[in-house]
Amino acid sequence: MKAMYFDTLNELDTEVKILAAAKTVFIRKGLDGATMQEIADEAHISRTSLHYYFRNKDKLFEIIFSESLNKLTPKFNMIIDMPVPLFKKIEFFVENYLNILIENPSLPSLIVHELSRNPQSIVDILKTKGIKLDKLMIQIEIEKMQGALSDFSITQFITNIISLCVFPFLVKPLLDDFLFDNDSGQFDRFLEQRKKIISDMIIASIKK
Amino acid sequence: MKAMYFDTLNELDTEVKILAAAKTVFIRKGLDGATMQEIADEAHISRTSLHYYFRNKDKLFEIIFSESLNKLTPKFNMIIDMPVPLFKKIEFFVENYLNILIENPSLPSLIVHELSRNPQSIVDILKTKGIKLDKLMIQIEIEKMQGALSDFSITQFITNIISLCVFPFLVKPLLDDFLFDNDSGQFDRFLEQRKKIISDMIIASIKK
DNA sequence: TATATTTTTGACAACTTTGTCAAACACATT
DNA sequence: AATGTGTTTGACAAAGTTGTCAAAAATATA
Repeated sequence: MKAMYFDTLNELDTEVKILAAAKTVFIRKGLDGATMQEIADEAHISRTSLHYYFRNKDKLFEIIFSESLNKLTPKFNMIIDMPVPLFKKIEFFVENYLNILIENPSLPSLIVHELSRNPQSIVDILKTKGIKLDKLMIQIEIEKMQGALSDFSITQFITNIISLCVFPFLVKPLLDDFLFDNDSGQFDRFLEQRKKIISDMIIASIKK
Repeated sequence: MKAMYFDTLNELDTEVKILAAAKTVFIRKGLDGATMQEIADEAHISRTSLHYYFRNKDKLFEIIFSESLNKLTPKFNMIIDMPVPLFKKIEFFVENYLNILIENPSLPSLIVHELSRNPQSIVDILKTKGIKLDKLMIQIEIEKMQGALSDFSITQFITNIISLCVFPFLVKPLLDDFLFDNDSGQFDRFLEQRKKIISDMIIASIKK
């Protein structure tokens, strides 16, 4: 059994401390750029201790990555499952998706980076999480037949909505510098504005 | 002076061969993941030769990266400088930008990856290339006053157009698997369709 | 206090990667 | 053929990274 510590406010559980440190470093350097030493330093423990908790770098990365994805997919499915018309669902989705991303702003970079390093691993992980795209497609087909929607391409539609939500997080440093004069508050306000802008654009693009 | 070779069709100039190989490897593995050995293998030369042509890995990367960006910025400025109304300019931009990306489909991944590894380097490089965003903003202000445009946010507008063009390239493996049934031709057709879809969406979002 | 269990660490060996050197090689000119 | 220039290579040393081990330290239990 684990030894019991009298945790002070700074002395978090070591595993948690490691996971936080590793996430920071992996986002900063990518899987290849990060070293176990740097992660250990970031967590203020010895590298040997790090190995004691997580056998090796790949394992550690996989855990962090999978854990991060778990924040996304359940919410996706929850929204898809809601019994509301598509337009309403779009508003919900954009609002919620952006909120998740605001809380995990470096998640997109992590995913995109790993995607170019090892596409199949991401595809596999996502498949086990099982996003119910089919269900969404069926709803769209039904509403199309009912006459509220134009005959748009579902593929383009999905790509559009994700693009508009995610992309700003991928290029935040560029936006900060070229559009926001390096004023950190501006990005947040920009995202708040963006919720309505994205919904409006998407809905306009599929309305009959 | 360089020795003259009787180039056969396969025997390209070594420097060119190296740059192509390095680009391939850097895109596959990122700067950190790539090794000089792997690049040398990809170019079918010895690692020592590789060092002879390009002193070290960082230098090599910088050259490739800068060269890649050079494909983008001149065209951006050319389009900004065209004496046509904004709507027309948008169509031109989307068409041209997507064409450049189609020819350099892994450029976005390279940029985004480097952006999270070392944001300032990208910002600096882009600043030396000098994209004339100001000029575009002025045109928009003028057309707004003339009454053809709604009072939209220029920042959101720029983000939208870039997001919609670039994002699909960043997640191509996901699209291929989840939307295109791993049929490689579908992505290309998808992008052709997309040219008009993006223009239409953007224009609709700023029209009065 | 004595004992058992968990956690942490320093030291080590194996391996990879990098960058340099001097020597070998290929080709062109004389 | 001899010389010179540019190119390629094998061998090397230096540095960094990884993962393991046995021993020490910290903590819990008897």
